[in-house]
Amino acid sequence: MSFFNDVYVVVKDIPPGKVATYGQIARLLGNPRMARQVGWAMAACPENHTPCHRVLNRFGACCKGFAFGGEEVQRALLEAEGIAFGPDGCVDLTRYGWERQAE
DNA sequence: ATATTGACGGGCA
DNA sequence: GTGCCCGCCAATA
Repeated sequence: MSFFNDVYVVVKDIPPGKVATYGQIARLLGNPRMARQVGWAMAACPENHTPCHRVLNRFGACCKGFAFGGEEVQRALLEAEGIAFGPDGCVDLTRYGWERQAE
């Protein structure tokens, strides 16, 4: 559970109003392909301190039904953060894409 | 105990 | 440019 824990740290480091992708987090961890495990980390999602709703796939969208409460809930939370959804249900990663501030 | 899958992404043909 | 295969670690069967 080592990198797993690291995933939580990175996810928790995501500032409000920003979104991060699995690949982005994976890259931060040092392995670009561990995106799957990032998703698994979210699956184990200690929702009390892990904003999994800010973690999306590279398309800027989440898998419907796999979220903590539903896509509608996730969408509502992201909109509450100030994030706008596109007509295709994707977040503008170009604008809301979280940049790693700590290297 | 071992094998496969699993919220994905990247690299190579 | 597009398509297919491989990889990472943990959990579940």
